[in-house]
Amino acid sequence: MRNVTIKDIARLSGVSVATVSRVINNNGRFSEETRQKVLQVIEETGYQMNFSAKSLRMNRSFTIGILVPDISNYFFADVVQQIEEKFFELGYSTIICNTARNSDKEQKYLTILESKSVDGIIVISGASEEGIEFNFEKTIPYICIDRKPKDEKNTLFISSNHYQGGFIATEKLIELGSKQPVIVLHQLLTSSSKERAKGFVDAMKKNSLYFDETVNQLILGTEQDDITQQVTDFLTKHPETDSFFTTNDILALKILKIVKTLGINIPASLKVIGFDDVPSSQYSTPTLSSIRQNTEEIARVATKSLLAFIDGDDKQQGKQILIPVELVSRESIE
Amino acid sequence: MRNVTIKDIARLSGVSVATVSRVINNNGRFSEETRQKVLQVIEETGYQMNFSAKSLRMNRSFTIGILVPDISNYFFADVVQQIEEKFFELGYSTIICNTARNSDKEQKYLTILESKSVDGIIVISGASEEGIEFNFEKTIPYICIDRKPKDEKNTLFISSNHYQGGFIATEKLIELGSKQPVIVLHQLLTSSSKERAKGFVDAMKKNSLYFDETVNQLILGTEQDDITQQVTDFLTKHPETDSFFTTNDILALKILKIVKTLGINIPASLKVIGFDDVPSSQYSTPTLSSIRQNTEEIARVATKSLLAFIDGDDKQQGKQILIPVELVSRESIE
DNA sequence: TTGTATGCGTTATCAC
DNA sequence: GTGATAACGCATACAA
Repeated sequence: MRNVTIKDIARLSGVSVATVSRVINNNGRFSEETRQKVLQVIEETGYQMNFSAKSLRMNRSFTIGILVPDISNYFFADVVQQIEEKFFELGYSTIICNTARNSDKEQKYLTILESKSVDGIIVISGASEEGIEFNFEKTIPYICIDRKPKDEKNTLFISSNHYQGGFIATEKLIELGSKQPVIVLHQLLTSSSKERAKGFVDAMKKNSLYFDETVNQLILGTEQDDITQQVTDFLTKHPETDSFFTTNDILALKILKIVKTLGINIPASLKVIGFDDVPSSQYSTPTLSSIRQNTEEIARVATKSLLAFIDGDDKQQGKQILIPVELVSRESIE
Repeated sequence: MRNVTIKDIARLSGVSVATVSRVINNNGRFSEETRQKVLQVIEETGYQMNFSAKSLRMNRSFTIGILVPDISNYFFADVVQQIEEKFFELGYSTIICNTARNSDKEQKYLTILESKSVDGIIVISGASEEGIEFNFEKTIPYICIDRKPKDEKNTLFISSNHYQGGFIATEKLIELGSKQPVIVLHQLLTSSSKERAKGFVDAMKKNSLYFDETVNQLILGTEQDDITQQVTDFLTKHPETDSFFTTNDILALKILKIVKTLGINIPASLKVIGFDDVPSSQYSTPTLSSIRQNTEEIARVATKSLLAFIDGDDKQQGKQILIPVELVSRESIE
């Protein structure tokens, strides 16, 4: 059986399509009587609106696109889920675009999203490493999470306060007695990591500790399997190291394992704090302390702002919103 | 500036809209000359097809819907990502519907997906616990992953071979010397867990071990914080227990922690195998052995089958496809 | 090989 | 308060 359309509803309820449309969208005037009748027929027939037609006509799709580098990353998945939830409640569905950190794919997706007349786009983090430009200057409103947009004037930049995260983590380590904290980072830094590092340095400074690039910083090379060697070497060279702040949890978890094999006691001789609070942090031995991003708040602000953009509000454009983070204290420092 | 349409292309290249459409879709006949011309104009103008119009006309949206209970669950995220990737390559985009295990939301999403004329739907696992029916008997092709459909005839059921997983895990434990293996499960069982348990029992039987409900099985109550007590009690009551097979990794990771505090050595005195191979398994101490589902293959089969359905092939309908799993051996048994 | 004309299901602008 | 009807952008049956 063919799908029932507004035309059928009109015929069956003895009114015109125009009236049916008015009733459905509660827009314009009609008598209570016809409203009842139309609604009843709709109920009976199981009529469902055709989104394609509506989108074509209105040039709106009630759909938003979310560009995300890697949906199987816990932090991203969490944010996406919360955004999806909020938009769903408002009658929007979301097209999730997993760019796999591939800027080609990202560009293709942007084209598709435009083709599909999405009403807005949320860009989470970068496709590839930092520095890639976001070649999207069309008319669709978009907001950026954790990625500095190339042209900040057209959009809004939402991000966790990574600086604060680095700062409070480091202060905590110092407060717990660390005299020689070390920040562990990857060679190529995202802008988030840079902020985290800045927080680290400033916290040292504020607590009258001198930041020495050689002593207080461990920069890891790209090769994965080399980490054990690099960490071991570093600790041999700098045995006074008494705490690590890593720019992400995976690094911290690996270090936890390495340090254990070296017979160093955590947290007694060495304290560790990571970043992101991934689920694995709860299952390591010792459990890992970490900086947790407030995904709920990020999602809330992102949703609210994008909706404002869609409604033509451009007051927030060009702004940057920083969401506070919090320290989750576990065995690795307790 | 208004969006450029095929009408504009037609005008600019001096042909009719019909011809433009033919060229774009490479469908019907046209001279090489006009092809060149049209393509050039398209290039110059940056023309982008309007999906809404195309969908309306063709009654297809080149979009598929994925119903998933919880996108922040690693296994689901992994499957979704792989499905998305494969469909993207074929020119489809995917609407991800996070049902949050809420059957109301699931039903609403199904309505929306139908409204949007999606070409197919992939349903991953159940909205809520097992037993909920899938009230979707419209014409849209759909396939089920890890969820037994109510009406099996209209669809295809793809699932990991959970039975095999339980079986090989148990055989491994026995092969490594376990005389009294114990399966750990939650009170309310999903059909997957039931299969895993069946594999456990059969593996014992095959290896001439008698399965005693009291001795070889630990059923956990619903309260989270009670687990420590329950596991401790069980081990006190059954000190001969020399291995655990848990129906999921989270359970296994918790048990790892509990057992360690009891001073029992893993794997020397007690071996543990989990299920799912979540990322945390690599960071626990000891690292956790687990059964890994082949998400890549699940995604591959799901994509292929759904496309076949969409193309009207119904040979596979009513069938069930089991994807083999594999044992990942780590410190908890080595 | 190409063009004309029609309709997909809606909303919105008129007129009544 | 209601009804005709014209778009929206595209694919296609039918003519030429």
